[in-house]
Amino acid sequence: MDEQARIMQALGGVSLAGHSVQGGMTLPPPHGHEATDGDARKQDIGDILHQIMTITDQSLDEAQAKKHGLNCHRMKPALFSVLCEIKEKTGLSIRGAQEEDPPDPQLMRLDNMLLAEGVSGPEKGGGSAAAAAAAAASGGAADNSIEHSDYRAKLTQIRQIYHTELEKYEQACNEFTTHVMNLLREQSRTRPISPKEIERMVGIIHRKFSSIQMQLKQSTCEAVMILRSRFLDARRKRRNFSKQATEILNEYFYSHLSNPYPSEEAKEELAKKCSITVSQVGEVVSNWFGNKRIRYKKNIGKFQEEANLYAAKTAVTAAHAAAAAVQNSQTNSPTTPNSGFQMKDEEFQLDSAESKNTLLTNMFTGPSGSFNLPNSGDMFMSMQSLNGDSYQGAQVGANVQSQVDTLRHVISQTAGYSDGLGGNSLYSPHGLNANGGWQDATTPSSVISPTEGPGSVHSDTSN
DNA sequence: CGTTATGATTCGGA
DNA sequence: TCCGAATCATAACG
Repeated sequence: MDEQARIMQALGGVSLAGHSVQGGMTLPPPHGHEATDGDARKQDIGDILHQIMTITDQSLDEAQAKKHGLNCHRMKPALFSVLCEIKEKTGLSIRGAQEEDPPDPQLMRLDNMLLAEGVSGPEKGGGSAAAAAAAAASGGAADNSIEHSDYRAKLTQIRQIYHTELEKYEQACNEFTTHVMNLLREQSRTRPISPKEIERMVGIIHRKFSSIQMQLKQSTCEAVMILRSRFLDARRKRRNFSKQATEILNEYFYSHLSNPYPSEEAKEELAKKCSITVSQVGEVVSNWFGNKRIRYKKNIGKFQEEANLYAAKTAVTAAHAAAAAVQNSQTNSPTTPNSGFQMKDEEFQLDSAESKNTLLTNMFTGPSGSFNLPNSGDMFMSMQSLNGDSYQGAQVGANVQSQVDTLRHVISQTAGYSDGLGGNSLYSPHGLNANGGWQDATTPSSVISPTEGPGSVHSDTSN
């Protein structure tokens, strides 16, 4: 027993006296009675006591040094890893199963919808630029296109907001995650933090942020739905076509009166000409032709004037084209019924005798063969077999037949020219056969039923 | 405000 | 699936 031990024993002895009036803690009396053992215990306790008693006297530096010592202890990593393991086990058992996140169906729905609406996913058609271009191109000719581009522009706006917000959230999320990870790594030196724990923390952060993102997606979806419903409402509402569009459609209708069923391509062409840019342009054109056909058929008298107008217009166009094509045409048949021919419609009045002659020459005697008419689609004339009396028997194709319709309109309207159908100077409905169907392209035009006409009109406004 | 014109929708048939 | 027919809905008009 060395000197130190003796001192300690002395110290212990003092304390153990129990009745000492000195301050300090009193310890319960030890059970052991053997002298040697009891002495050792007393020594330990005394040591601890000493430390405790003096801890407040230690300087900060000293404490730091001790902490550092502890941190540098060679067993520290092992200890921490064990502690981490324990934490992991207890932590997992506490948190339970709800940790696992299956793909949220709601989120999936939102994602799908955003994708379908073109908000998320690849940029379609150049976004605002395209919308602006569409708006500029339409030039106010068609309300439909304006509405459409308006819709597009608004959708683009929503899309942009959505993307910037999403980006912002993602950035914030990343920043926050790295910050927290750094913090945890820092702390992992002084307290046991397993990589898994960090991972979990990151997961929690991501979940929090994704819930915010979900809110963003939800409100974006709502905005799109509102926009969409408004747009659809607007589309459902009746918007009259522009005058120009109606004119183009009418022109086509009356110049194809014998077969007013535009092909898919023709519909597209017409839609383009009419500046109809909404989706399903074909449907719009089809609607127009459907309505036109039924209404024309129901009340031909009502459309007579219109028919004449467009017929004359088309004929003049055709005649001009024809005149251009056969500038040096000759053959002025004496049988040509051109005396007193006068275009009544001021708009398309032919002001010179020469043009009149040219027109009639081309109409009834014509150059042999056919010529293509520019700007008239599939329209061409092939009327070498025609004359004023016997055109009915001519076996001509649909295009030619339609041209015949057109010309007959002009003739009957403008010159009171009798075409041999009982002296009826008024335009009779062509293209319709006695059964009310449209004349087939391959069948020659038949005599119109006398019961069908302006007198036997049905009203479309029966409702 | 009633009527008309007209684009859209619905429905049955081929 | 397209068409005709009926009907609806609403813009335009007087």
